[in-house]
Amino acid sequence: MARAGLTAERLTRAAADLADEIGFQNVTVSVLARGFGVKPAALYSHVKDAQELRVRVALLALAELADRAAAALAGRAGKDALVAFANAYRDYAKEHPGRYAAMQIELDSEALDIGPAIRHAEMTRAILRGYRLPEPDQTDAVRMLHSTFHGYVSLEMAGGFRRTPREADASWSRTLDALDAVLGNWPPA
Amino acid sequence: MARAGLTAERLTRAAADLADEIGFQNVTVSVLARGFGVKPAALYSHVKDAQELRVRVALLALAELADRAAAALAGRAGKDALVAFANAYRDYAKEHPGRYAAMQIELDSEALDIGPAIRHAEMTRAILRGYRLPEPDQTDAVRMLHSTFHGYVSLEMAGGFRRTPREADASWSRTLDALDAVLGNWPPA
DNA sequence: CATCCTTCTTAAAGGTTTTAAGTATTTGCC
DNA sequence: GGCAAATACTTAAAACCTTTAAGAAGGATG
Repeated sequence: MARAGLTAERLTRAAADLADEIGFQNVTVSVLARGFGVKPAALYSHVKDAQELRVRVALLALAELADRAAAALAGRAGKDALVAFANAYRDYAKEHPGRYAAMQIELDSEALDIGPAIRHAEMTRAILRGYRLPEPDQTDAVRMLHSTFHGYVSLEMAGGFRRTPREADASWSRTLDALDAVLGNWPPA
Repeated sequence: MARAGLTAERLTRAAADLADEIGFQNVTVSVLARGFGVKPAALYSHVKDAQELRVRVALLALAELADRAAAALAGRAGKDALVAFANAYRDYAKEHPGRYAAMQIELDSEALDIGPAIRHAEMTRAILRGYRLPEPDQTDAVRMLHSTFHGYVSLEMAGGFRRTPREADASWSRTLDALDAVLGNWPPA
């Protein structure tokens, strides 16, 4: 019997793709193994346990999203940058719902400190450069932006906006207008 | 042998309490049954399956949160109302992380149309009354507010703000200032 | 008291994760 | 090329989980 050629990386990518198809919650060691035509136990030669697999998918997604956001941000400033970043964020989540869900798992401090999360924060700060906010307002604004993006996307994906006739796209666009407005006119403490 | 006196309601409350203690994901039919000193199969006389239990916990949490928010809102208007509502929301999530997590599950349209979710939207609109926004701006603003609250709370609970020294409370307060500012000065389309 | 409905238990099927031990394939070295 | 060592995968098994079906025991009701 030929070997399957498993690898932590290949497993991670397959798990991410599977998550986008069938939902992150439904990605189990068993179905992943089935997809490769191997027995579940085979995965344990490449990955410590199911949790490690989940964390790997989360980190993959964070890195991919960071790449997209960085590309979107290139050469833009001010509101242009804000909108480009926000759309990159939302579009990624819609294209990759499973990967996006993976990003929401509790990452322990070790995993968080590495790479992707930091890049994310740096880029959000880059957006704000055009608005010239001093610290600590900048930190507060970064948190507000991230919250709004994440909150909007996850409520939209959960179907929270489907009960009102207004298009989700329209409200998104206006929300970005509002964010731009308030960043340009940040209230004094 | 005396009976345990199970009920869908008692099971739901116990599941919610358990969720706050050990995490929503870890609430299983088995551990819930163990808590009542009965066999797992006994629960199926009161509840269709594990998913129904989860939905019940979600609806319980939505109703509780709506009660709190309504109480916080009573007699307030403008920024007072905004801050009171927002704090009720965030405090509830911090006190009841398991219940809050339950609220995030995908509720099918039937479950969503009933009660709690609608109350929630109505209350957010009540906050906005003081800001006198016309439609469709009002809908956009409702969505933005809800997104910001939910996004902030879930990022905070996931530990997303722990890497920056600034207190989460401080950024929260400033975020509410910013929301108040932008609601009072909503950008034209 | 006898009957009937409901609650709970027992039993069992089928799914999951994970570890341990064995087999087989590939790698690398002489 | 051939042999030994490392690694990939399978088999086997333990320990959970959910869920259904059938039976026993509890409590209410006539």
